[in-house]
Amino acid sequence: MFKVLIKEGDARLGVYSTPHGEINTPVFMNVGTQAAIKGALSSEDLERINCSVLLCNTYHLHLRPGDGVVHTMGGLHSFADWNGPILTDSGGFQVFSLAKLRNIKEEGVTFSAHTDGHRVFMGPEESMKIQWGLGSDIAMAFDECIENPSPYEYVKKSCERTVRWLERCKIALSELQKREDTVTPGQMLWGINQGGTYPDIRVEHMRRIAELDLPGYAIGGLAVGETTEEMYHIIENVCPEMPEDKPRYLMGVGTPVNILEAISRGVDFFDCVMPARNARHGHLFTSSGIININNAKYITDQGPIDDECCCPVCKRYTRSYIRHLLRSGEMLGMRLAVMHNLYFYNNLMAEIRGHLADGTFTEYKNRQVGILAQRI
RNA sequence: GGGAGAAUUCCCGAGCGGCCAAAGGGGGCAGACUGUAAAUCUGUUGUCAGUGACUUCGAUGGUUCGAAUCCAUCUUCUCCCA
Repeated sequence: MFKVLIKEGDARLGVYSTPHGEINTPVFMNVGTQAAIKGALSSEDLERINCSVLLCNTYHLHLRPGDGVVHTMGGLHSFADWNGPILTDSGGFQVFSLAKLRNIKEEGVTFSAHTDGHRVFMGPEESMKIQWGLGSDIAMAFDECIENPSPYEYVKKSCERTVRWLERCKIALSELQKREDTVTPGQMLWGINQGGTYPDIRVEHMRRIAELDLPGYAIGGLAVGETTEEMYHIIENVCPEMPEDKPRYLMGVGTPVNILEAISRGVDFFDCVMPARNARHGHLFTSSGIININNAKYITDQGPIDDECCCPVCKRYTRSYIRHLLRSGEMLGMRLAVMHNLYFYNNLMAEIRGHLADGTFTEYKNRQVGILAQRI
């Protein structure tokens, strides 16, 4: 159930109900691929950094520990002791990122597992079975994330297949939900729009999958090789075709500025590995721009990462200390850096919601895009 | 006291007559990262000048067209025997 509360231009303030609570949108989902956020963050930490939705991955959890194990343990919420909403990605992106190890057919995809090289077959039914076993609140459709740029004809064919896969996903999940050992009753399936950088394919594909009347829709296949302008252009073309009363999720995006721009074009949900991965590499987001804490200029910097940040890290530790930890390979360095960056993202979303509520989002966005991308 | 060996660019460590400003690693300096095969990857690391030039391989002297590489002496260090 999704409710748009306020609109400012195309930007939306909303609330989405899931079996594990409501999600205030726009929202950033924190990526914990293997049912854990890299950087040694615990469930308690997630609460401290105001994480509202956790994202886990079908493919990775299927390989380890196995979705059967997670199902036996009562599903992801119980397994990882996280009682908020969880979205599972379908494994479609892994089809793309493990490109060298794959073979795509109508039935599904054969992978060579990155862990030990054994053959894995995954199609719509397999992906649904796994996500059902994991018991996420939102299951993503099994799709093919196409590299940009890709030839027009290939994209077109792939999108036609993605529609057929989506129909199969819908049937498979509704069958699974009838089982008595269902861990998360009310688990929802979201469809994913594809179409590369071709607006006509994108629009046509979006119209086709909208007919399936799913509880949510995502735009996939962006930030995978095209320019930022192309990405915005596609979002502008697709959003008007997405059901007004359903949540819209831009998969895998992005920088704070990307997120602001996408929200102003009508997107509600986001996820991205960037805040966590970049944090591990010393690239930190602040209210006045981006810093690389590894730089020599922070050796004896006594200030917090961000003067205006209220996160548990900024309240307590200096740039000097965090830089030292990171350079020394101390796990604590990564942990603190990741906590800060994710808090920054979650807090950015809260601020955005606040401005949407006040009707000052556009003004806020125009001011922030100039600041957040700069390096300081 | 006698004998053996070693000294290389920030560190460790290759090189043993020209293709050596000198492998490789570490460290340093910087960059990348967008549904996480990512605690990863890339560039750079003698000086000056955009080709090239100049100063380097413990010190000094020598052999040679040419030396980090060969010889002599010295200095320091390590090891073995007393």
